[in-house]
Amino acid sequence: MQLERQLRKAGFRVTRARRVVAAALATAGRPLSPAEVLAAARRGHPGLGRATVYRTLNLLVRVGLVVPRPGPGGVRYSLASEGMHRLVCRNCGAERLLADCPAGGLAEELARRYGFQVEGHLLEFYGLCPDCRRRAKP
Amino acid sequence: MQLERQLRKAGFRVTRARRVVAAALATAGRPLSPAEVLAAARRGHPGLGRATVYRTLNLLVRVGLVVPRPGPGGVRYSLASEGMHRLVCRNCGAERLLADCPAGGLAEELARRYGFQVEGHLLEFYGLCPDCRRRAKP
DNA sequence: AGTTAGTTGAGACATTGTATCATTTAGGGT
DNA sequence: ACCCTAAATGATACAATGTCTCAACTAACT
Repeated sequence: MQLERQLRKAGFRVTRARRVVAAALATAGRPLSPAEVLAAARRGHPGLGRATVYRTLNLLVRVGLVVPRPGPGGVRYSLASEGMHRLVCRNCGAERLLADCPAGGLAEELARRYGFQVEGHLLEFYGLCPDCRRRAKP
Repeated sequence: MQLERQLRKAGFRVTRARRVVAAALATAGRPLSPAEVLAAARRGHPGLGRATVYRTLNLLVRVGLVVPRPGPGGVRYSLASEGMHRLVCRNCGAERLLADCPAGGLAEELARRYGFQVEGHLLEFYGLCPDCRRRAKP
């Protein structure tokens, strides 16, 4: 399992809380706010604490498994493996996933140039969705 | 001025608070947290209120002038015109700006395909900076 | 199974963001 | 230049969000 490897490699333990938080993000299939993660994760672990969710989300970000994303109404988290290419409406926050991306091949180039170990990327286009566009017309 | 046009076009007023907040972001040259914006903006407008900063940042995002960016320690805001291509370390949050980008030409394609009016984009590569990379070695 | 350091949950606390409302102000009309 | 009005502001109270501490628990090594 991805989660287990990533945690172990970085010297962290694989705990129930961490498994259940990762699972919540995986099954949701969309970015979740910390509060939503807590609610979802409690279905598989009723006693889960709020502080632990925050701690775990931060940890999963550091470990590279999860990516934080801003939006109207606060930050949301999603698995780093899904939906890294999207259109997002700056007005209403609507999102639309893109199939794929023209930036894939740059990883080695960047590693060479900056000594950065690139593991993933996020490509977002900002603008207005069809609805907001129409509404903003006049 | 960019600010004035963008606000007027969307039917909002151009006020002292808005000017001073935008100026704070412009002169900072790096993403600022709301608290930092407040502090910076108060230099040019001592009586500025906290609530107004939040209101203004959200407004400038909706209007497309400012972009929110998550990171260790909360969301930060920067002008949409600067630094939209970067390397960011998932561990310590260090950033490195990139000169330019391979995704520029996609705007029309996306407009055609999805009816989206693309105004800008964000391309971020995630991974480990040289320092964190070394430290994570063992 | 025993040991121990990493992790957790509860709750207090601090910080950050929002709603309300009286007062001020931008900016169009006259 | 001066009104007029709706939009915007600042203060305050409030709600939500995130952090810290610490005793209890547990993953994982032996």
